[in-house]
Amino acid sequence: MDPQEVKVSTNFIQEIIDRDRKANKYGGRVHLRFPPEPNGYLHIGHAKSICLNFGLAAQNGGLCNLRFDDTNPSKEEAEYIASIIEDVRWLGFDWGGRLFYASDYFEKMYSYALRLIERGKAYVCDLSPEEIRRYRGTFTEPGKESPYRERSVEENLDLFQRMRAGEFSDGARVLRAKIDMASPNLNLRDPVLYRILKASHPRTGDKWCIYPMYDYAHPLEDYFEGITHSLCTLEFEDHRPLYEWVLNTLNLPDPPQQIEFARLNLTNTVMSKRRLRQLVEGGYVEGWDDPRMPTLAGLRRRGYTPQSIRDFCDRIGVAKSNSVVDVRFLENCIREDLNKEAPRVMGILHPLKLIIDNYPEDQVEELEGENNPEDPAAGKRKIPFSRILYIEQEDFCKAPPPQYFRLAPGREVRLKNAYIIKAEGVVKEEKTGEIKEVHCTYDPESRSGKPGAERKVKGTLHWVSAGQALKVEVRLYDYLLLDHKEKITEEQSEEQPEEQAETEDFIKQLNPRSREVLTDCLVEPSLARAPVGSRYQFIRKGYFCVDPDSIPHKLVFNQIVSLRDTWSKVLKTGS
RNA sequence: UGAGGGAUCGUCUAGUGGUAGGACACCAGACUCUGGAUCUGGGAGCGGUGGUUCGAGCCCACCUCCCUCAGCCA
Repeated sequence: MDPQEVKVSTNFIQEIIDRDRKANKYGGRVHLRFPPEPNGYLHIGHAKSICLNFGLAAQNGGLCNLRFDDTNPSKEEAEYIASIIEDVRWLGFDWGGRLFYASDYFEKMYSYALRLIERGKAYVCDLSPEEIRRYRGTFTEPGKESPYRERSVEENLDLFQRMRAGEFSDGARVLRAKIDMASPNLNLRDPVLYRILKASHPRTGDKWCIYPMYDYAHPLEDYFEGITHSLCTLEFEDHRPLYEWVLNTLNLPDPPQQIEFARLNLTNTVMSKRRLRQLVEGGYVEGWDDPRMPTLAGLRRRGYTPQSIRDFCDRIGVAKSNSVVDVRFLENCIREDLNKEAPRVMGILHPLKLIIDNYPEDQVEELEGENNPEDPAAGKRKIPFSRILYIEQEDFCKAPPPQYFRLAPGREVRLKNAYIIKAEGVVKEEKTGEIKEVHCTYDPESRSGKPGAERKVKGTLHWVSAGQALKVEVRLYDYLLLDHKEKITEEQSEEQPEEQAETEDFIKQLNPRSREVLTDCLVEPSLARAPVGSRYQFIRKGYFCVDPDSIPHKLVFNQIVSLRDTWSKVLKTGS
């Protein structure tokens, strides 16, 4: 058995499911759903919900539907539907043909609304939006009943049918639940159930001009699909009484139950649709699939694997307390995955010419390198070696600091999979004093794999052969935000409108160096036909993924994540 | 200050009256032809005050702090 399949996560929702199954509630069925609104791109926060819902279904022998909550045509667009479907599938989940749309239930929802009216539990209200707000009262004062609250069933039926027929303009009337204007829970102060919206719906076109509100539609959607456990985020906690009111008032058997959990927050990034949109529309990133974005499209392009994201969602757990997960946790997940899977190659980000003075001028040797030391089955590959190589600029230092194991004048170092070399001298740019090339000698007896080549040297460098290397572009990424949620509360002066202050603060915190494009990088020739989306470890540097911007003779790599870098820590603590 | 939630290492999360555990991060060491990986070790936590109990992170009381809600958004 695959040990990964055996892993079962425990959390408070699983406990509820356990109790329900034991009590044979819902006849022992477990049926969940992931209900996105098609009004934007999915991000890693959605991934948490997707993994939770599909994961719980799977580990309880249940089902999970994919359902588009398309009850608001003024905000939703068909193009999002395709991207959401793609993203959920990419993450690795299967809804087994149970792809549904709230809009498919409009007719049924309408007839249930009629039933509510007949039972005296809903009425048509002619108050304007502004008036409704005023009548609602405040946290501390009860609301006032609408003057239209006591209309007869007949009149309500007639008016509601005419609302549907399009006789009234947007906002002229709404259908409201008749609950309790004095309820301490504002959601129960006669909430709006239907509004008039003369907008064309992506799926139903102009068939409808009244659309159900979330609070009315959602419990019914769940009920229609036989959902047992309806998971949503914390901010809907106050809505649960209304969710239950709809189901109970309609007297529906085996009503699904709503369970709330804390949404995902990640350090060093933003997650709200509003801010994500600001990034895109403000030109701070290249688009929704910019590799810096926490969208699934962005993470995919960046090179994150679906399994690493699933693993992450699994390991962060689920609870009811608000939390902010350190983005390094996510990075750990992708490193762990790629360490096992990614083939190793050599690539130079900042080239420095290295000339081996005692190596034959026109000779090119074929050396061999392991594709993945973590996986011997990955085999080996040929790597050309010659007199002129490139190494990383930071791997040579004229006046090395303490603890520096790399190349320095008079010092020896191993070239990975090749020879031990010794630095003999440098050639400098006359004017700037910048080091143009390093000259060295090699020890012919030290070739990797050769008997007697086991001589130890402190450092090992990666390199490419000048004549065979491929010139590529590499895009390095850093966090979108420098810090997370500092100041947001502290710096708001009372004068400043809250919204504006927060926006400015968030833009102020943007990392000006979140992206660095290197156009003169060199990689070993084995990468010549690397397909878009393929991932590699550039030895000693990090994991990289071939970007779709690549063209035949110019590969473009995205840095997925760097390798853990102990040396940079040594440097930092030293200075 | 109405209602509904929440508080356990730096972070996330277990613990459901009986030795507070794991993961990430961090620190130290071993190993290494990747300063990667791996291995070993370490520091680090129950918001507060009382109470019940032989025994409390868990039960009770009071307090503190944090989050959500006044859309015809979801």
